[in-house]
Amino acid sequence: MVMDSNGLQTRIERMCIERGLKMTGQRRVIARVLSEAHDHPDVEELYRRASMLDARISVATVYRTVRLLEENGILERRDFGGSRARYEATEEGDHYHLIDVESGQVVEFTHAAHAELLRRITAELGFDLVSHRLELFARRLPDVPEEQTTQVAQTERKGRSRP
Amino acid sequence: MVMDSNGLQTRIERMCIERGLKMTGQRRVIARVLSEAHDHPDVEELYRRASMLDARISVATVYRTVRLLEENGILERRDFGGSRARYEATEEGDHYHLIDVESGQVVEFTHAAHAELLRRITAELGFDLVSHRLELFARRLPDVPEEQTTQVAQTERKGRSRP
DNA sequence: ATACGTGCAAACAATTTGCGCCATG
DNA sequence: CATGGCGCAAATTGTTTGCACGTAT
Repeated sequence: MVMDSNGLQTRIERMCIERGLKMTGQRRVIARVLSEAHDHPDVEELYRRASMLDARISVATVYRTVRLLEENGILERRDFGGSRARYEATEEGDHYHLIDVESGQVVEFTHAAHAELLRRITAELGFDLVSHRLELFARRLPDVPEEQTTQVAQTERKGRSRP
Repeated sequence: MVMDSNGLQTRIERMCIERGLKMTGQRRVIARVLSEAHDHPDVEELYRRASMLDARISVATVYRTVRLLEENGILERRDFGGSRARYEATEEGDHYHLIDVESGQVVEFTHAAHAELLRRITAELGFDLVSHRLELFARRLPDVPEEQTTQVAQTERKGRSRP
């Protein structure tokens, strides 16, 4: 399954080096876990995955690393309604999340017009948009014929949720 | 809005009764605090305000009440980036929040076109929109030449608590 | 060499809960 | 007058931190 890990730098590791972050063994492992994650894991899950690659990593280090990466713009923290923060690698181009209220599955999507609209609204309120957050909570429709209008990228789900 | 505080029921208290919730003294007090609040207080702040009206209320009760009200659709929980949850009475008509990243001030606004856009996007993804969350984090512009294009309803306020 | 990262456990902060007592419907 | 709420403090949960030691640059 996982193949591209034999010595090659992950994208995130590369970004760390670019920013002059000290690359320790545990950071390399966490970077790899994050690069290979195409979902939105929370710290506990990251810890679990990292531990499988190297058992001598502590949760504290995961917390510290995740914070460091976030401060350096490499990671982004998300809140999908559960009690813990979830993370995903920073990508180019805004994308949003739609959370299936039934399964917890997260669907990513982009929508340029929307981003533009937000910028306009913000300006009209007399502000300059720094960042924004948008989450849609929705229920899957029984059946819908595809109608390519919006580009969609799917992501796996994880964990529980609890309002 | 605020109707009265002498002997009249507040809007929230009325909603509680409608839903058959037992009205205790503390719930009445909390309902009143919430009805009179036009900002987005967190539990600690609600507790502070409630305590001024009736000193024998405990934080635990505020937490319990706030949860109860949220479960009954009377209150909505918000997350504006701080560490604690903030609350506001459920209103008709979606409105959004813009948080001034410098002062923490919250500006509310509505934008029908935006709500409609979200519904369309959701449908295109094969879902039915249940609810959504949007927060803009922005910085105030030095100078604002007015030019009304979007209908904007401001309901700003924010409170660094300090009696 | 030396500043910085790490593990561990204790410390924290926000929120929840168990348990007798009390009030509401 | 029975059920459900309340206060209090102890318990949980997610996250942070102090300290002594280890390691990347």
